[in-house]
Amino acid sequence: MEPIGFDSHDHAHCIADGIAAAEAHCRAEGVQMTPTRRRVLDILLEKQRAMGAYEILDILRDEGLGSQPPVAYRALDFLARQGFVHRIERLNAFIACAHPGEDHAPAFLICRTCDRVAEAPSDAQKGRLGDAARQAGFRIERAVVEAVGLCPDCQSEGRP
Amino acid sequence: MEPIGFDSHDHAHCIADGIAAAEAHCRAEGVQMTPTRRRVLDILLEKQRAMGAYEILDILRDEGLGSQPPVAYRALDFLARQGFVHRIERLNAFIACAHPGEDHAPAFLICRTCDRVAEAPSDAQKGRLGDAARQAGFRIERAVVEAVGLCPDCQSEGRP
DNA sequence: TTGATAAACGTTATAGTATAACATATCAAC
DNA sequence: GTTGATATGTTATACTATAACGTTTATCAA
Repeated sequence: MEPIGFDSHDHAHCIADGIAAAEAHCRAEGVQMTPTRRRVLDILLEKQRAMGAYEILDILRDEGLGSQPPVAYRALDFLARQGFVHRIERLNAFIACAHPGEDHAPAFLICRTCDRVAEAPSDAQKGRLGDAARQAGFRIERAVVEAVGLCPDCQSEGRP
Repeated sequence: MEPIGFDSHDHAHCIADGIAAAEAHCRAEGVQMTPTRRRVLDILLEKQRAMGAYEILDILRDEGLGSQPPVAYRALDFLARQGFVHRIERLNAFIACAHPGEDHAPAFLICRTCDRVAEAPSDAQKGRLGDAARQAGFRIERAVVEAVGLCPDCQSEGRP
């Protein structure tokens, strides 16, 4: 898994991959990829950035796919449960998974000036956090790792 | 730095230490520890758990120290800037720092059943996250590391 | 097919979290 | 004491999220 996210890439391809992986996963798991859910995933894949639930809802509303908050939150909850999108706690926002189909525990690199987000590999059980948890007798089930800082572009623009 | 937090300890002592360390820091830095700020820190040290801003505000209101949300948020912002309290993104809540006076980048172990929080050592620059960030050209300034799972007590009660 | 069950949706209402903005007051240094 | 910075009081509002309930749609076994 590469810590891509601030570099450019074949974006049409990654949208198609994301949708395809999600469709396949849904068939395999016997869960439903409904039009609204598909569109929300599509929006997040397309924008390739963290988006708030209400920002997504605005698009759904324009397209006649729903107008009330639960519409967006339900779709996002589903997509997050299936692992197609990740929630960024720091931003109260959601982003499409950069590694669909892979089992992974992501960490995020969040640029504080442009708000772009990159997904990096992580493993809470390994490393110092895992050691500390074991020492405390704590059983880690899920870890939120969100690093805030400056992405390469914003560094080169000389932001403080 | 010990990953304490789920064990028992001399709590009166740790309240006194926390306040004392904060007072000293404020004198050294030339910033003001006002009554409301002191009381908010005191509340968080006393409860030794993550508390929401509005829960803290309720206490301040009862004591005549303020009644509007900005009162609590301002005090919490100040205390967090000075490093006396940490914000737990996952819970939209705040907790007193367990290691006042030490320069540290904390990680948190959050029990999903009892919501107790332990503070553990961390170092975003080291380990795999730091490697990934360097590889991506990302400059980490601050890292939010929040592990969700089961604390020792809730494990021994056989919670699933 | 049909009936039973679960899953998803539409909608209303409301809860919970956070900050903008502006007037007033206090502090600290000269 | 004046001044500039810092802190407070207050109103209003923005933003984020979910409870609750009735209806519809999908799934699957009989």
